[in-house]
Amino acid sequence: MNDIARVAGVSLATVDRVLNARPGVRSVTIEKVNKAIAELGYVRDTAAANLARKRLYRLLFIIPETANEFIVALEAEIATQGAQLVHQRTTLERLSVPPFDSQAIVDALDALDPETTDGVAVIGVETPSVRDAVKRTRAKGIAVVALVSDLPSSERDHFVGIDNIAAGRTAAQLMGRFIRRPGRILVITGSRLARDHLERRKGFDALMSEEFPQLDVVASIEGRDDPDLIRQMLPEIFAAYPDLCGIYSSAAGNPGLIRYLEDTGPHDELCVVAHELTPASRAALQAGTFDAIINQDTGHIVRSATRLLRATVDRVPFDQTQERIRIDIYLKENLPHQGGHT
Amino acid sequence: MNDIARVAGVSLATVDRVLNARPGVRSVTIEKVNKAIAELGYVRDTAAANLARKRLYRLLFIIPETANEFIVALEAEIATQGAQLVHQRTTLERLSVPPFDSQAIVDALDALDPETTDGVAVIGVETPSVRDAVKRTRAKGIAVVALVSDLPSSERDHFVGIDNIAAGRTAAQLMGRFIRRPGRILVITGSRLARDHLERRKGFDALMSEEFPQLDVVASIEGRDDPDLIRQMLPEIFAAYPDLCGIYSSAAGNPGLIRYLEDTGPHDELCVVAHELTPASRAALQAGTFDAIINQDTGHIVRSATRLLRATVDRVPFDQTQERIRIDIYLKENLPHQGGHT
DNA sequence: TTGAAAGCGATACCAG
DNA sequence: CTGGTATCGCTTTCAA
Repeated sequence: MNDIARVAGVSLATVDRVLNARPGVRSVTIEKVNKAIAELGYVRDTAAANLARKRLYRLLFIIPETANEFIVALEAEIATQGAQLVHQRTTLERLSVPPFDSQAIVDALDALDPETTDGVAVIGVETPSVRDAVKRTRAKGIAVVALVSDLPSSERDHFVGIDNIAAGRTAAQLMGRFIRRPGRILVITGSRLARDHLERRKGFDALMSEEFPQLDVVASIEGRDDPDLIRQMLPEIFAAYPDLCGIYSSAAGNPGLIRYLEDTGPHDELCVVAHELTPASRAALQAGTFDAIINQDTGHIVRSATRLLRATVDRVPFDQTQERIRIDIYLKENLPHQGGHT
Repeated sequence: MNDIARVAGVSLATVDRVLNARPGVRSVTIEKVNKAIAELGYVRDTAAANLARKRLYRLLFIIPETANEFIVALEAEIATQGAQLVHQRTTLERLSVPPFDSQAIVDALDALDPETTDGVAVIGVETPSVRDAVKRTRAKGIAVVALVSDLPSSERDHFVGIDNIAAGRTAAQLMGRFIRRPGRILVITGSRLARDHLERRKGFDALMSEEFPQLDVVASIEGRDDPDLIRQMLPEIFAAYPDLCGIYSSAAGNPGLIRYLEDTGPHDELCVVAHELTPASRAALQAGTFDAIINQDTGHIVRSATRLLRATVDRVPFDQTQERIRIDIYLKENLPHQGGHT
């Protein structure tokens, strides 16, 4: 910047003004400075800028208050990454709201003050009121990303999560190829309100009927992500469909399914594909109770949300390929080792 | 730091000495400073430190000079990430050496000057001479990570890549479950010198014989990562084993395999699992020529190598879970969309 | 509309 | 052994 000032024959302050597009500079001056910048191949030092500006990124994660393992893992990530991120001038806060309650989300969003929070990541249900609250939040100057379940109609800045239709199709393809006889398949979903659950179901059904007509998807059960509820519902289902050859657990509540299967098993002829790698589902995969797990990496989700929120606040570009959350497929062979730090 | 100096009743310079464990401070003074640090809950600002120090991270990637798609993708990542990383005071250089040539790697390593390079990532063959060169490089004060193929005996600082035994097992499990009849399986490997190729083969064979005794792995062919060579060898193999029901392409050179299969296909009864997601293998997966792809993400590899090299240079801890390269499984349903920037 | 100068949090060199 | 001070690259008053 010093060089630019010298070459352009102006002061540092003026260089700063044109660099940051601040008002009050004659266009001739702007030209001079820009020419110097081009000549010198200048690259701005963000770290120094942030230092001088004492910039902080105060980010908030709004998360449904449930005990399900995926949410617990996500919260753990927020906590551990938050601890690391102090070195990068960013703080991660977490706010729990009642699950599947759009009014709670709306209230949380509306209570946000742009003076104290720069960006928010929200796991939301897609209702008109949530949509409008997201719009209001962005209008206040707070960056918003949708987490896990998209809110496209709300014009959120970004979506951080997987393509759930593709995830459903992936589960179906895997199950279709693993199962070696005709038969019936059960789908366990979570809530009708959650867009991610609906999309998985949709993708699963579509691929099954396209490619595996010999497999018949029977009516799904709505487990509300509740292990106990799921555990209770299953005996009836198995009684009604004794020839069940596959189960697609598309939402949370896996421990209930696992308990049932292990209580009544082994079920050698049953192919089970579930979502989300957690301690319980990992153990089930290793034990052979589950055949495959479809996962979205919680560490990646939190890091990605953080990077996108900061990029949005700073109005700088980001690396799309890095931010794309993968649809991970885990068999017991490619399970990552469980791991710690340093 | 100012606060610490004040509270401890010493100067900034002394605080700096204690913080950086520099010599020449009385232990009583050190104690005073440490007490102040503890009291104040001080967290060091790396950005400011780097600014003052004008620290640059000059990193070098030593890559075999081949046209195979995986290496090409890796080089592209190095180039694009290198361009981004100027903002983080780090430069990425690339040096190509003849493939499978340990002397070339040794020479490249020995030519390194700690004055001009801080860290190096190397894709190497594991020979005694390479091992010793890596040790010398580290002794010179240059951080070393092994890329893609591990060099454990060299005491490299880190390995960035997948567990190749597990990758081979994963391929075997997938293939074993996809194939619905007894038959023979062909494995295409790369070079006997490359540890990663050997390990994949080993894992694949082990799981096949453990879990799928009805599938018979016939002698593998060594394709040397060369598409044309592979294309030439295949007719003979198919003539010798007309009942082939699976092919595991465990190294590079997929385009040769794809050409053969598409020239002679369709092969509906043939299950093909290959390594590395590249434009060619992606197309083959989408066309149904390949059934699954095992991948290690090149973007992740380069980012991880960069982070680990910097962490090593700075002697700071890193996040193990973030640096673990996953064994990705791709079916055509969970293929990531091809993507660009911003 | 422009410039001068004081920091941001840390390092490094030179004295004492 | 310890302190003073210039400096890194950029932002931000305050004046002119």
